[in-house]
Order: sequence, then structure tokens, then C-alpha cells
Amino acid sequence: MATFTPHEQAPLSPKFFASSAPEVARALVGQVLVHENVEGVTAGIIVETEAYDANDPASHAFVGRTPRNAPMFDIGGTCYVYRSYGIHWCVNVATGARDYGAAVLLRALRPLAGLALMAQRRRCDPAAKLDPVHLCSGPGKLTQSMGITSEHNHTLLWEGPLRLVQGPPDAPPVRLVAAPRIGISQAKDVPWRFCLADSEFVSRPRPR
DNA sequence: CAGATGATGTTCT
DNA sequence: GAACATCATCTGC
Repeated sequence: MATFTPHEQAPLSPKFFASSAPEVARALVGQVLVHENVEGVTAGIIVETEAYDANDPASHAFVGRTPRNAPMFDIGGTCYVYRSYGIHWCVNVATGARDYGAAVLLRALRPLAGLALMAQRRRCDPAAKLDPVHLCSGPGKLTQSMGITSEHNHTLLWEGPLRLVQGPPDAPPVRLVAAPRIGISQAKDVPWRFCLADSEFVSRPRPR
């Protein structure tokens, strides 16, 4: 790539999101999340995801449709944003057919564009945290850096200000590691956390 | 490095 | 009230 301008790339098509949550979760690693608003453009390569299925005790959708998890039951490619521990936003991508409640949690990005804006949104110590490793290495951090809030809930990720686009065409082959998911109390052993192997941008604990 | 803890809003019992 | 798909900051190795 001579120059890879994230906000000019073609978005992923609806078909991309039509398969199961674990399949989409794997396929999303290496793709790019873009957000443009009045503050500017931010973007990052997805390096870590987690899948949450309808028949999955750890999933918000396990209990059936509720006001909160309704976007998980919309068409694959719908954005599901919820508040986590009262403080952070977490962003998900619905997968599969309408009325099937499944989604992929975006857990970490390698920052690509708008790093200064990300640092500003994170309100870090001016000195310390220009280190890109700390900008998007966790689901709460990446929504803060990217400026993602509940206003993006229920939008479609192939159009609008928050989009998923194809990653750089000449990116090196993506090596994936599957591991148990983080921070859950149910179905702890299901290996539906997918990380780019050896990436310093994934959240902790780093899988091997 | 691991482990504990407080901050905080929303959902569900 | 309790639980929660988290994070920053603290303690003690």
C-alpha cells in the first residue's frame, strides 16, 4: 500500500456479517474500524475479538430479546453498544440473520489514524500516554479513543460515521490465537476470544 | 509480575 | 440489592 486511507476504503458488505458469531469474530481480525465526526477521523486494525452466541450462557442474548440487547437480534452488521460497569462503553457487531441474537465484541485495535485525537479523548497524561499501545488495548479503551457512544447503538456498520472497512490489502498473513473469553463468569472455557498472534496491541492477559 | 479495590450506570431479581 | 463482556491505581512479591 502506498497510502492506506481508512475512511476511503470500501465498507465490508452485509454478507460478511451473515455467518455465525465465531466465524465473523475470526474474520474481523485484520479488518479496520473507522469513525469520522467533527473532531476528525480515527481508525484502527482489529487485533482482538470475542464471539457471543444465542445459545451461550455468557451472552447478553442468552435470556432472549430485551430493550438493551435488541440490536443483537437485528441484521448482521448492526452495531450494539452497551454500558459496562457503569463507566465504559463496549461496541459489538451483530451477526447472522435478523431475529438471531448473536454478536462479536471488539476488544482491541492497533491504532492506524488519528492517534493524537485518540490520546486527547483518553485524556491521558500528556507525557506518558502517547504510547499507542495504551490507546485501544481493551473494549472500554477503544470506544473512548474512537469516540464511540450509545449514539452509535443500532446503526449499520457498512454506512454512517462508524464503519467497518477492509484492512490493508498487503497486510501480512493474519495468524490467529483462540483462547477463553475475558471477564465472564459463565462458559469460561469456550475458546471464543480471537487475537492476532504476538500483537502488542491486544488486551491483557495476552494469550499464547 | 499477580492480586485487590473503588468508581460508576443499567439491567434484572 | 446484586451482578456486570472494565479500567486505573494501588499493594506486595
